[in-house]
Amino acid sequence: MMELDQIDRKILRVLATDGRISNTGLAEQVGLSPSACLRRVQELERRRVISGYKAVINPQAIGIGFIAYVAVGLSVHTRDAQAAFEQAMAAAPEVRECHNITGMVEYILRVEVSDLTAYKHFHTEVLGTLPHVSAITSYVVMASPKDDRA
Amino acid sequence: MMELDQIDRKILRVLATDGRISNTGLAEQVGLSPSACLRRVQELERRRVISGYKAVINPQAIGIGFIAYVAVGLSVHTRDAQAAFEQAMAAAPEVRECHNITGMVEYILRVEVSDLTAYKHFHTEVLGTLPHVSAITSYVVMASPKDDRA
DNA sequence: GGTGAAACGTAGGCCGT
DNA sequence: ACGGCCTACGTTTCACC
Repeated sequence: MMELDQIDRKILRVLATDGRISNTGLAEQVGLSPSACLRRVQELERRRVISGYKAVINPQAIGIGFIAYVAVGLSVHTRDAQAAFEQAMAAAPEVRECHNITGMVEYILRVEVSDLTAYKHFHTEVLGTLPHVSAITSYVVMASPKDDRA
Repeated sequence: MMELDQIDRKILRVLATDGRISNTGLAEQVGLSPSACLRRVQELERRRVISGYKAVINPQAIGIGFIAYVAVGLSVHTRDAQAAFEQAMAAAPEVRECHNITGMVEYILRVEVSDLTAYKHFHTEVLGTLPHVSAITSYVVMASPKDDRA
């Protein structure tokens, strides 16, 4: 994996903040001509240093009123049991993130739903019906004083 | 807050996936003329339904080799103690997310650093030196089978 | 919401270092 | 290998219908 120089880092910093800036604006900010800048951006995309661009959507505006982190433990630790759980998480739209972690439980999820009723449904009908799920602990998000990945 | 119609939702769905699609391409996908589409996007931005655009950066490419979720408990629950902790998290570049949660501890953090050595430094020199921090539990991310917010 | 036109940005060939 | 210049082409943006 080729090294990134200072200009590449600055390009990433700017695009991480404003992913829709025009190439000419970006070129100006990093001190390159538009064509040189574009070639760097394209190379960063080709190398998957930049893997995509996303609009940041305000969750409240689309009816998300309940967010929780959920620690999930499995009672069986085979590859198959983990794969089945991960497939179920991939298929659940309420699950925005599923991380396999070290510690007393295997997974931490980020779940986003409209309200507590929808969360109860997810908790009992989705998580509760999966095989080998042995522990579910919910941590309801009251506020996010910092969320750089939003 | 004005309602979003089906076209607005489709615009959001497309932009959440490809934040750098051209307005003409977006207009085509949602079945509007470019000008009508642009007016809707601008209105969504003005209303902060769309709060920004970001490039998705591959953490490994920028030297992030250690990611952890960290549960933090405070021994004092005053407004001032919480505000001080939240300010320290806002100032720490390793902390990408800080959520105030219900449950046995007050906060859950997402921390991204280069390696275990850098994490140890963060753990002892940053978290360890803050007042009123009474419990720190680290959950190291081994894999993220799903991460829609990446 | 659509049309049209001017201003602006993109993308790639070409040349210099 | 990398940056700058040029230019044809595509896109954005806005007054107007």
